[in-house]
Amino acid sequence: MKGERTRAGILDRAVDLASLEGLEGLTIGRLADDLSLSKSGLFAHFGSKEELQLATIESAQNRFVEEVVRPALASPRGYPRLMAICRSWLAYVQREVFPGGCFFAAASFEFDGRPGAVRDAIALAMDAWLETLEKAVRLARDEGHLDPKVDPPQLAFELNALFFGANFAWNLRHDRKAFERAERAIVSRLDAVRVIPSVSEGPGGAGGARKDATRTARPHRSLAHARDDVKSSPRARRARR
Amino acid sequence: MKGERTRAGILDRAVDLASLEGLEGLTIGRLADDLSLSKSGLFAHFGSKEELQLATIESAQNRFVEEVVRPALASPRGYPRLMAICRSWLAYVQREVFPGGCFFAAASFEFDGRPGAVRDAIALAMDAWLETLEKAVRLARDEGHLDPKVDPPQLAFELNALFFGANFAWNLRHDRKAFERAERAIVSRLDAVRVIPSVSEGPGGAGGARKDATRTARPHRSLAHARDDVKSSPRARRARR
DNA sequence: GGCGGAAACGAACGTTCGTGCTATTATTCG
DNA sequence: CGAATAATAGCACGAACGTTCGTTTCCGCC
Repeated sequence: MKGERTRAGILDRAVDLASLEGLEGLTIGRLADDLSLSKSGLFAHFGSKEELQLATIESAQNRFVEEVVRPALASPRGYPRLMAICRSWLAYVQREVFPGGCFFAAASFEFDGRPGAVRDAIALAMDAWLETLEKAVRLARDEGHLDPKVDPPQLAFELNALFFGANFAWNLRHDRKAFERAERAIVSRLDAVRVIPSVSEGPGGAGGARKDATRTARPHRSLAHARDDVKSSPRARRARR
Repeated sequence: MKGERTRAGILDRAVDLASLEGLEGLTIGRLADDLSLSKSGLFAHFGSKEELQLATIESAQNRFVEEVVRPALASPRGYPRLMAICRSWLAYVQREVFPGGCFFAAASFEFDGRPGAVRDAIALAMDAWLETLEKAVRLARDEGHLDPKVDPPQLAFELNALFFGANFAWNLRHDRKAFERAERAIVSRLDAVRVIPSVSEGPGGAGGARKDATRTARPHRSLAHARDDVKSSPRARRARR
């Protein structure tokens, strides 16, 4: 159907707009003008503003998964993938996948004070994201790359907090050091619980965590290079008005 | 003058409302109804919505300083004061000094995408707050309580990020572990750079950082007790509708 | 106790909000 | 190609938005 394509186009723009003006600031008239549609024609696709907001959240989530989570899943599970997710997140804000910074950070702080379906949807999306983070941590731990005593929800909480901090420093304060600050914090936090497998071990014992594993710091690739790794997607280019 | 008192009352309520609905969601009609004032009567105090928003930010900042910063300044400078500030911040969200969570976190994420005087005012307020944090870190370092290699802006960035993370987890996700998670992260981050003065040193050398100072972890009071320390202010009690 | 100015009010302005209808195009398909 | 269906436009609605203006009420002071 053609309607599907139109709807997708509407949501694409809605996501961008909402990341700038907020989900409540997103207005049907403004959105319609922006796309050279009539208010009523656009409206017919959703039936209510709340439905539009919910669809916008879903669309944003798809974009987020596509741009942040999926690419990182290419990395081998364990520490590399966890690191890849962190890199991916910082790069995602940096190349402005959403023109107004992280859509979900903004939405979270916008709707944390009011009840309703929209807020629930945002909370659900954030739960999914934190679950992804947690899983990456758990995997890294169970793979023996992190200290077995590591607490996945706790670490996910801290990483997510640092993401928010970077998003804040970058978008509000235009702090050019935002990303390297976040990078430093992440790397040193992870290094503190990292386990480097001892060389004296045979290749057979690659299963769970080992108590006798030596833990050391070692040089790592700088996150600064992540910028070059991730090609600017067509979406990201278009989004930079 | 009577006008002054009215204006203060308006702003008091405006701050509460804005922390829930956002600074843009804050509406003159709603605010007037809430206070049993006429729209025009209320409006006359400010002359424009933007002026109202700016005044609201200023009022929120006063409340913040009074409830978070000032009490912490009672602690002796250095590590204790730095810790007191962190405690104070977490307690401030916990006892709902603003009913919708941290006013400035919400405002930061709401306005980080649009230009204008309001955004500038928020950025200025956040700069002041981060400066306060930085200063506390610097003081602790120069007092010899923290590793001299500690980077104040970096540490302030990380602490602030953890505050945001706690605010998020508490307000959006109703995560009861939000504060203990933030506490754990803060304490362990600070412990990692903490310096415990060696007992073998005379009382005269209390100046700068010492290279030979022993750095250890030691038991510390749990942040959980902070709740009992800070008496619930009249404001905080009233704010809980 | 009355006077003057500050403070609050009530009504209305023009816009824009979200949301219904009805009509008119486009698109799909037999 | 024409009929059926989907998609969009046009128009109108009541409510709420920020703002203006003229009037009325209240407070403080000589």
